[in-house]
Amino acid sequence: MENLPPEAMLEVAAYFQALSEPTRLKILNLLRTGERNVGELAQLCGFTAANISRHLTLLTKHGLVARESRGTSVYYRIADESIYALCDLVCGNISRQMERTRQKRQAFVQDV
Amino acid sequence: MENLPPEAMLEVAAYFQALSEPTRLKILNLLRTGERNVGELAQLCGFTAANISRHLTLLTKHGLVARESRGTSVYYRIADESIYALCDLVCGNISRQMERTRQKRQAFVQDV
DNA sequence: TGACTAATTGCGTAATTGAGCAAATAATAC
DNA sequence: GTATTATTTGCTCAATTACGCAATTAGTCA
Repeated sequence: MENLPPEAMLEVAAYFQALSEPTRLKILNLLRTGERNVGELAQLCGFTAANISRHLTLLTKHGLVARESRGTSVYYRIADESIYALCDLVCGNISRQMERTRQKRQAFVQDV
Repeated sequence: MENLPPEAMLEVAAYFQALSEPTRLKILNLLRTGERNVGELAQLCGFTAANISRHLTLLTKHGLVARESRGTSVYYRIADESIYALCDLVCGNISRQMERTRQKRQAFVQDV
């Protein structure tokens, strides 16, 4: 993304934004083990189906999940496995960050 | 992030949120070439220093940039190079996604 | 056809957030 | 000390967004 045009930057920001919501991360995490329909996801997340449906629409728009209508239900599954690599990277960054914070706190305490 | 506790999920979401803002991505991109102070970044982004300062505070809180006060200025630099790997991953996903969309559009046109 | 279930969409609300301006703080120079 | 410049913080405002409820749409079955 060295010299990304402004519109591309907006796309990247929107992609990150899709991943910046706890409920959506929960949904993605639930889909790790396989496809789920809207009602199941709503149940497991503890929100209304309407709400989850909206989240799924957004995730679909960004190509993160895929939609498949079967019978009266709609099943969603992960469309882009690489999001897990992304999340793992972030988890690594966060734990490093927490380690740094921990060390600073410890140094502070020793000073006192 | 297979079996992440809820608080960890919130952390991950917050991390992605830090990256979900065009201005913040712009800042990170500008810092690729080296450190910059707040005024410079404000100038280059076309926003007030106050606004950029807030963005930098947030990026610092998540360990993405590092702050160093020198003279009356405050210089910021990338603290976590891995964000570029992250962005590259996302760029790849987006281009694949755009390619899929392009193919669908083309298929649609051929049907007509 | 009508009844039933699942998903989506319209609408309103409360909370969050990015922005600018103005005031406060920090560091240097005189 | 005062003046000057850079950054940060308090405040307000407008826009966005996650949510629930209610209405609508879509698919199945009798």
